[in-house]
Amino acid sequence: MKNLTHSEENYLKEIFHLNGSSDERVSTNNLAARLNSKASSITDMLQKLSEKKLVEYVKYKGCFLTEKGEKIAIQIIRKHRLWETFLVNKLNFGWGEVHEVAEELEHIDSSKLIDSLDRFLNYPKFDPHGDPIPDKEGNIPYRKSKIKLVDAAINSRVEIVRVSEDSLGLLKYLERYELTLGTELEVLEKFPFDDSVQVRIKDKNEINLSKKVAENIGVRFISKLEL
Amino acid sequence: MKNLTHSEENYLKEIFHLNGSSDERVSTNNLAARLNSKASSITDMLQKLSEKKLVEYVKYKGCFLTEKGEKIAIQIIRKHRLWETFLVNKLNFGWGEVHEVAEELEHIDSSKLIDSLDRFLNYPKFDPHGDPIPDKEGNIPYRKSKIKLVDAAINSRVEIVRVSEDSLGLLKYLERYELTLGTELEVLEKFPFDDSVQVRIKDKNEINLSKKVAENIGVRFISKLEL
DNA sequence: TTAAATTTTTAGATATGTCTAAATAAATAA
DNA sequence: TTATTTATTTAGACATATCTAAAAATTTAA
Repeated sequence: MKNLTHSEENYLKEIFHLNGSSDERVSTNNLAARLNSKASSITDMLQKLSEKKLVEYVKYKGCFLTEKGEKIAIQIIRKHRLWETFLVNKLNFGWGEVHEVAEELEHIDSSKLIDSLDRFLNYPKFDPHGDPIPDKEGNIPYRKSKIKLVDAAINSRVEIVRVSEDSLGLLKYLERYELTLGTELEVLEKFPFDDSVQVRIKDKNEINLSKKVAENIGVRFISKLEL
Repeated sequence: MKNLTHSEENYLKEIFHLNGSSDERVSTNNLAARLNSKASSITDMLQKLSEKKLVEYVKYKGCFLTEKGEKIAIQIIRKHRLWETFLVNKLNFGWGEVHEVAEELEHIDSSKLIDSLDRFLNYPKFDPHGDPIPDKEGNIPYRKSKIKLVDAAINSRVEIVRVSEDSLGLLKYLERYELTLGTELEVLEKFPFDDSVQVRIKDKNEINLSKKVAENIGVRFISKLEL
């Protein structure tokens, strides 16, 4: 792997996130918004990354990662998620406190460090938000049958297996209602007019979750509710 | 504390190390050598740091840290040494492998992180090389009666309490001969023609340590040898 | 105490990553 | 299908941190 700057690494990571598994190119403006930067800056950087064969870039058409670029992006994500796991599991950081620090730690360049950390944490497969941690070879664990809460069937029992990590507001909201990873929910009703979801938190109260919240919670189906 | 660049932080740290407890100013060339940089670059940076009131700098005369600059330098050293302790104690890094990584980790900016790490490590007072770890307030633990091995009295029993960390070669040498922190040595003889020191490693063999090695080992006096 | 050697500073250049403003291409709507 | 809007790129600027080469100050030695 090359020695990249923090900035270059952040671009690769963000392109990876924006592209998802789609085959569409990531647009300049999209990147600019996510990186809190201006379109012109993005263009400059894409040209540089393109020269380094880390992205496939066509003027006015956007970009996607080359195989080489993707490998690097995945390793940065590996580092980010391992550090988040360390912060939460070992240093008792709260859910919402880890992201910013991990954004810095992920750029530390030492494979010995990250592999030792991985071992120290006992080779975790998922980070504290439920996101999969790529292994050393870049394989990303797959959590079967994970869906968004907003898409879960009415009258089903589900378990929270993931929450989006980039919104601090969301994480605070979830902490407030004790909607942590592993929490079981009964999906009681959906309200089409605002796409909100009515759920019962296992053995506790009912609560109405907005579309926005329900979109950012990933769940695993457990069983149908016996009515 | 301000937000400083990695480079600025490295300058402050190095000025702190070079200055020691002396009242002499640190010279431009000295800094250049230690920072693997050119004198002209140093001058530029000193002017900037001087504007920020982090160093007291007089043209052609060198510099020293202001109170503000020293506080920051000490906190960077705190971070460096806590990370080294983490790497050795928790991730099983070897003596010689920690410095480079710690040089990166020390720039991570989060007091929550470093204080949590401190707690996690059980508030260590000394790092794996025997160097004192400043506390949150900047107090530096003092190890009473530490002297250089090269200055230890003949026919005395001493304990290794510190080794310089910046020479990878030295650390490898010490590992080779199992001269670790805590090892007891009997100082048998000194050879004035090359300032080398003849010692016996407790319950083991005798060995001749060169001036250079003996200068970079810190020891604590235990007792006189019964002859 | 003057000349030579050394140290330090200045001036000007380069590379990175960002920005604003203007120009251009692409997409959308009339 | 032309005009307008939106997206993207280019051009030129700035800040950081570094360098080389030349100039200036300081120190050392004759």
